[in-house]
Amino acid sequence: MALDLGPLDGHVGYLLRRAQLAVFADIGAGLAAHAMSPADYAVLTVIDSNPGAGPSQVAETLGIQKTNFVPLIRRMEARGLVLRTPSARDRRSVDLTLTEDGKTFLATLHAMAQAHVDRVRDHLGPAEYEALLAPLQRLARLTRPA
Amino acid sequence: MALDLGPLDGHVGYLLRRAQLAVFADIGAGLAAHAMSPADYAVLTVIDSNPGAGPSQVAETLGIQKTNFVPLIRRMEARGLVLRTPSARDRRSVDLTLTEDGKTFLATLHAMAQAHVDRVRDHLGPAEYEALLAPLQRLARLTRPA
DNA sequence: CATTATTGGTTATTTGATATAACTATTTTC
DNA sequence: GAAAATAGTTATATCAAATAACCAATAATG
Repeated sequence: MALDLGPLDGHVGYLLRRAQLAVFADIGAGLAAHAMSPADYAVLTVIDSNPGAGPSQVAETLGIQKTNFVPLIRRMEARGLVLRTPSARDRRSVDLTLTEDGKTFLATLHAMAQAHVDRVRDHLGPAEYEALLAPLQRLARLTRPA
Repeated sequence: MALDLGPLDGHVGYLLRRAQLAVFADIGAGLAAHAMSPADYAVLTVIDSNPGAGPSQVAETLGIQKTNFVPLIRRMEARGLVLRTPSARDRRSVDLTLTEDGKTFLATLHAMAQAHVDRVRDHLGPAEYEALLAPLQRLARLTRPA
């Protein structure tokens, strides 16, 4: 049924896109069961690793535009997962931290995500999986977020 | 300036997304100079490799929904790159082929895309680049387009 | 130190990609 | 020959991401 992809099936860009969609379909479904998007999950993770950081820093780190970050972080706050407290140093700024609930919740998300990652590694085999990570990291670092 | 990504920076899904965005930013800019999207380019490529195939087949092959395929293929037709001729076998169906202009144009796009791919390979080095392709292909084939 | 430029956060709005529902004409299946 | 499936289409909804403009506070500068 499927046609020949032609030159496309050796094309890094195309393969990256398809691989990303396949992996996200898998992980995304698990996150969706907890009413979370991949972006939501990434934000919680970064806040957990950098407690007290501000919205701009978190957004820039993840390549999210700060203007699009606002509704996302407000959702997390409304769900009681994130605390937005006025910064002591800079009166313009806001310190982001996870609540206790946020930390607990994130732990279960990490466990779930790890299960999905394990499935990917099992599918590829450990060697190919390891061989995949290094080049991906190199490419990922090319991104120059605004 | 950038914060710690925490567990994220070893996460396949996250790395795939960032790597894909980085590569697409590069290739996408080149395509955009010709008023083409990555999807446009993919469609022309598949039609070139499968002359006479119908919209549904091409769309399914690329994981594009057939309903979203319509405006795309109409743009290509309007630009004189693609020919939509009524199918002989099935009166519901349409045969897609590239025009001569379409073939010429696609050749220049291929050349440009190859230059971008070369830059990616140079950035990673040949060994890592090769090591990247195989697992990506395996993952990409997981996609089960409607 | 007074003015200017920059930064952190925000709102409102637009664009673009993708998904859903519904319909017609034809072909296939039973 | 009736019912089900398929090819193509239209119209519409949804959702992520980009753009423009703004305020308050801080940093830079002359």
